[in-house]
Amino acid sequence: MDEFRETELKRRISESTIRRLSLYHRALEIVEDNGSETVSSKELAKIEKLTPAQVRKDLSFFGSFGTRGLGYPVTDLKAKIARILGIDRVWNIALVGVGNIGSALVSYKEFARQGFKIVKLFDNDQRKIGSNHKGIVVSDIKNIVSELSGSEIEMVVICVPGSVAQFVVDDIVKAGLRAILNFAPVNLKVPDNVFVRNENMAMELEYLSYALVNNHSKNRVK
Amino acid sequence: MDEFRETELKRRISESTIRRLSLYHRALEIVEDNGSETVSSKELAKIEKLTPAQVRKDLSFFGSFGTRGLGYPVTDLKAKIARILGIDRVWNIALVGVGNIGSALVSYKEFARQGFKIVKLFDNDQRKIGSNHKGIVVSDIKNIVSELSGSEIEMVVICVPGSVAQFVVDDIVKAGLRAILNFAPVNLKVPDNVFVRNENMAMELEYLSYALVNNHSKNRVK
DNA sequence: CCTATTTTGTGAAGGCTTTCACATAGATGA
DNA sequence: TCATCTATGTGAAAGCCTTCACAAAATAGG
Repeated sequence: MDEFRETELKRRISESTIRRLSLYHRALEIVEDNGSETVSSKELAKIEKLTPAQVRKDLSFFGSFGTRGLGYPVTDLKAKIARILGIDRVWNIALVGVGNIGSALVSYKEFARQGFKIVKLFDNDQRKIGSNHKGIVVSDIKNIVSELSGSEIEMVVICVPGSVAQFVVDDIVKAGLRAILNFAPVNLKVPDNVFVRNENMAMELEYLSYALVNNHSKNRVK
Repeated sequence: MDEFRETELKRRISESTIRRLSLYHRALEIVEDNGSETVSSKELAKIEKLTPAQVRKDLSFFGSFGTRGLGYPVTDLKAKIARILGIDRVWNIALVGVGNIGSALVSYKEFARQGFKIVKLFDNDQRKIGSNHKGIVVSDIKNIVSELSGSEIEMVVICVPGSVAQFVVDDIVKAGLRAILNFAPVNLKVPDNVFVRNENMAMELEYLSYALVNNHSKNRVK
């Protein structure tokens, strides 16, 4: 059986823990490039500015991966975290809205490097439909439900204006997809079994604005 | 005096509360467009999928803005939140790294709409230096310290590869700037009085990957 | 083989955030 | 003016997450 999969029986793992797993994975790539075979929770913590206890506690939710007195085996732990996160495979992704941000993401190497493959593009603009971006021909958004239904695509990135984002999402849900990365600045309504992550870049600048104006002295890198 | 500014004397306001203020501000724009003069915590909560108690508690950290039995005055509350966040003014911003993501952000309307104005561009690529993006001529990154020192620019957006991001940040700190929005997938080391926010788009896809693979049934929109 | 050292894994404590629940105060209508 | 209704503001409770602190396990060196 699969010892790392959460089941309904186990305690739900917090969102923060999962986000930190991504950080550990990234830190392990650095350590691996340095040629180390093992790494301690202290070293991992230092790279991502966290605490060693936090690292050990997070990992302990999924099993015992380390050796006392020695640390964690770098390559092995990296593979195990990849497995937990589900990034030990390729995910096929559709992107809707080939504007500024959308077309930048088509060429974004960090996605490709992690196995996130944008394989289909949609837009509603007749001038864009049929055009080619990095080898992908832009499809008419009218056909999105039929083109996504039963396809090999499991995630969608939304880069359309806020005013139409909900309509696009409704179609994605209709097509049976369950994972959405949303760049539109609106709160999307979806059924409980569909996952949405919001990327709100203006919000991050607003936080910086608040920090400067209120003159905080303690730096907080999320 | 300024009743909304946090001081060292008052309890530190949590990061989550500040991020939700951004959401309330956005929700108030919607309500304002609908023509309502007042809005209840219940309505605001519904728009952003939060709880009414959360909305009231967050606002209460900064004062009493509502009227019992009636709700909050829309335009007034929006202005007060803008004041708290420091977005009742224009922020001049420099952007470093005019690649895919960088040049997309130069044209990103959501920034401009919120008063975040990108006024200077830097790159290290000779082919890009001197070129024009939306009326801004790209400067040589070699001159970043002198060009930012004492300028009207107070925030920097970093869109360079992870391998050089730390060098860029060191220069920004040297120039005396204290607010950085970082798109590079590395943890940046900065002094305690400098604020960094990380925008890690691959991490959000990794979270979706985890959610799909582990078959969670409860949707969580951050 | 034994001692000193290192570092994990983890209950328990502490701290922070959210939710609850209700007194309070203003609005509304007769 | 009075009764009823609505929705805020907020202590207290509950819940969640992080940090502490230490036993346990393995290494390293003699």
